[in-house]
Amino acid sequence: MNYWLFKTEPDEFGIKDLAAAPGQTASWEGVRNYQARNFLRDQVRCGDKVFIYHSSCKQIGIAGIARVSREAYPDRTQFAPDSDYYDPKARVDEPRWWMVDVTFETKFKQVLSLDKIKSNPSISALPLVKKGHRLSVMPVQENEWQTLLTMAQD
DNA sequence: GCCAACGTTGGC
DNA sequence: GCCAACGTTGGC
Repeated sequence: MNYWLFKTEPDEFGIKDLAAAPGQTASWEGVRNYQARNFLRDQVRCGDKVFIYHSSCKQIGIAGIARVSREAYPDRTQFAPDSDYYDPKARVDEPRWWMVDVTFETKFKQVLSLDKIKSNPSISALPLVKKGHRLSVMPVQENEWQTLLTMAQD
């Protein structure tokens, strides 16, 4: 099993929205970065655990946990002209963008803030805390996961 | 809303 | 294939 961190803007779709979704499950659509896409398509597997990270908002940080409940399938929004994520170059027989389904597991009592995450030297390798990071889907090492989980539960 | 950092695009 | 211009991300 692998661990991941997915970024989202809670004004658009946050941990609360996931918890309130039908079956507490939602498709993780709209990833439009090739490196993130490759992770989603090639390495994210059913049962993997995912930190849900809130960006561009009041409380920046990890808000909770989800698990992957369906592996990569074509992101439907790339074919939808009225979607913000529409990609005119994508072809149905050769999808460019992929998504997975995630299912809610846990919402932390309080968001584990980016400040706290940055202040812990044992997770300095996480792409999230690197300068200019822009990856919206990134792997988390098992020891990093455990450390972050412990911090979130304090 | 600013702006630094980064990814993508497209002319050459 | 280089690289300048442009658009986007995301913390502040």
